[in-house]
Amino acid sequence: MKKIAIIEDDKELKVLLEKYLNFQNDLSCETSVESIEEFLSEVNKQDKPDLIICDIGLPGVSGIEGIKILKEKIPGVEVVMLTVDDNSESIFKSLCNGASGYLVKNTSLDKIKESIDIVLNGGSAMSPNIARKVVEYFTPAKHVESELSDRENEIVEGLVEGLSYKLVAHKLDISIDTVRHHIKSIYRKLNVNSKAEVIAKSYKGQI
Amino acid sequence: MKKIAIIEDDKELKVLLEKYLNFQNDLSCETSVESIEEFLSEVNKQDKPDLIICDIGLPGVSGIEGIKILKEKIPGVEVVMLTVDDNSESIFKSLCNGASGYLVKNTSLDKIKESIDIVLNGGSAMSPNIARKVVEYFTPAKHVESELSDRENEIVEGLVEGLSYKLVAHKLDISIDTVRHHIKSIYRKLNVNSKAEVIAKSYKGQI
DNA sequence: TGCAACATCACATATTCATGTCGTTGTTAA
DNA sequence: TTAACAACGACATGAATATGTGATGTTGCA
Repeated sequence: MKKIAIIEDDKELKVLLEKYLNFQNDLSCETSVESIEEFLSEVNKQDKPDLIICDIGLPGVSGIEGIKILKEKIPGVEVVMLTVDDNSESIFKSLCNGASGYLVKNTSLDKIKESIDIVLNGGSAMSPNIARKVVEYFTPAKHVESELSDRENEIVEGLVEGLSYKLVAHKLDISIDTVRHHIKSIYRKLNVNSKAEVIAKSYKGQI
Repeated sequence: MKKIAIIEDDKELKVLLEKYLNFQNDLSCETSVESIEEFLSEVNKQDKPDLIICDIGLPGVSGIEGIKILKEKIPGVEVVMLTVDDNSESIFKSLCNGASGYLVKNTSLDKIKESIDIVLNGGSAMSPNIARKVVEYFTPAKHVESELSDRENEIVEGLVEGLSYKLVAHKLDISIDTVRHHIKSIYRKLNVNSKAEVIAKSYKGQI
């Protein structure tokens, strides 16, 4: 029997979820509150939950900030966001803070149950459109369609590895002056003027 | 009616999947081949598929490399990986190359169908343990107590922003020589010897 | 066929960076 | 109360970087 806690300021949803979860024969939900603050004042009175379902748009401390606090207070607890907020910033901040799941609020009750099971078994669960945004995080470059030539991209690769002009030249077996030449073109195209900016852009997926 | 193609060298699975998909009344599968190369020679003979289910461990061109080729050949096509390979490198390379889904091979047929529907509707689908690895990508193991001092970390921040020593000095309101001094310590502690490497390390979450 | 884009190399100059050695404070832990 | 360390600063030198001008050869496309 796993213990679930709910932090959700929409009272109707909170009660519905609580009842639904307690109806499951492998889950129990004793803690059901409306804010991070309330949760923290309640949490010592009873058993620590195994998993917390948490809204983002909460009064006081937001759900995103809350993740860090919750996981610090209860090491090893899993946190699944349940929210209407599907903008990329909220998604990524939640994941960075340690959320193991991210569901949008129109998710059906049995999909929520399925997601809870998945997360309790060491997996992660996301609503399809959330997963899409996460997946697309890995392919942002395609949008701008790197305007750099193949050779220029090879040069950038070298820079990103932290190589000096000389080493890039050696690696590509060209002269250092040619490296310089390409870098001038790269800087112009990317509108930057230092190695540092190129590396930053690259790591941010902007190349 | 959406068209699905299968690239899978396990003949048994290939045939099973093909039959199962053709059994669905909203899907059809006419293209079912055993390698990227074979797919490319077949693809012009019939209608372009809307979605391709692709293995990774293929003879010849690997599935990971294949994604780029497929998407170039058929702009807008969705690619879902179906593989036994669940190591992080394969996952991230696939996503970087443009895969919209990543399923492990023990996924049930109806879960595969569900994933196809999700992807065709603009979402993304991943097996739970794959999703976990993707989610964990965003929470790199807490940097083991950054051995850098607070001030040194501020300097690093400046470098990562692409600032010159002069600008870092101005920003922190200290002399450029002091910036130099700190950077010497930083390089020693991080065991590097250029701005580029510091920035790279920072972006890789190694600071 | 000729232009545009790419890749190659050279020379020059000013700035920035990497690194060393040498100091002064102030705080902290043995 | 030393010792260790953090933060601050100065001076100096050689290497690397940023940027400009200019030239030659290839390739793809209109």
